[in-house]
Amino acid sequence: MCDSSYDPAKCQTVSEMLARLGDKWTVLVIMMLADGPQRFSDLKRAVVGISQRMLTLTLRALERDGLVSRTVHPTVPPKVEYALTELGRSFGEPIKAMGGWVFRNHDLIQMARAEFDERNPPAGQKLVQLG
Amino acid sequence: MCDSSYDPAKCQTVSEMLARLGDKWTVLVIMMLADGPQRFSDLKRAVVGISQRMLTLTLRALERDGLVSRTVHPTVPPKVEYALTELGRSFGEPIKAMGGWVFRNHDLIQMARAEFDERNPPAGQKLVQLG
DNA sequence: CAGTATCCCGGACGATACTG
DNA sequence: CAGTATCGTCCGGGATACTG
Repeated sequence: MCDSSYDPAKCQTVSEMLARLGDKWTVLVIMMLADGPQRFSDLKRAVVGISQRMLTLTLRALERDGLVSRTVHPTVPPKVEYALTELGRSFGEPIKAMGGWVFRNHDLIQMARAEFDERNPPAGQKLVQLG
Repeated sequence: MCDSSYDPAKCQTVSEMLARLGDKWTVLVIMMLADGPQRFSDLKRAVVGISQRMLTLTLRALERDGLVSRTVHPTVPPKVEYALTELGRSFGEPIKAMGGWVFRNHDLIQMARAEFDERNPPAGQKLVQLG
């Protein structure tokens, strides 16, 4: 990926986007917006557990990267609508690729984890086995 | 992705894998291992800037998820080899999908950022414009 | 309603030292 | 060599209060 036609700048962008995807809220917000434009308060309500602060920061980051558009309706009270841009919608592809892979391999992953946790005692505990 | 055939457990695994991908080192380690099995110290040297601690933690996490295998050669001094499993190699697909998307849209992203940063003053600074 | 500002805590991570 | 243990720092992010 970053091996062929190596471009440090682009590789850094890859890291940045991965880091963004990796945070707790971004994907959830994108998924909500995939259903269509949403107001700030709608998102706040839909994305359970997100704080006002984090919703703002998440949306700002997505807006900055051009994945989300922000349109202010100068009414009173204010009304701000967020929507996925064309770029934002196309971003669904790689996300779906990730999601698809996990779904296909979910059982293998869980089995691997169970096996690992069995081999590696979860915490300091005596192996009570036959005494 | 998580909309159709909704399964909370699988969706959580998706989040977990995304979070893993999002951290600073995981992808770099996977890319190194894509070239073939590597010893601990080789990885340490190859992944510039990673601490011993973080390399260990990263490898443990990947091992637990079944993406990486760890084989100890009981020699002296010790020799431990890490390698991608079949599952680990298949994980390259969605990663490549992400990377491909970013590469294709790199310029759009950069332009969006530049535009955003122009509209939104980077920090509190006077707009020195025509005085 | 849709934010921004401030405070504050827990966890992530680097640095360092020690061990089989 | 390949770790584990311990310590200290930094900052991500939640809670709360205030504003246009």
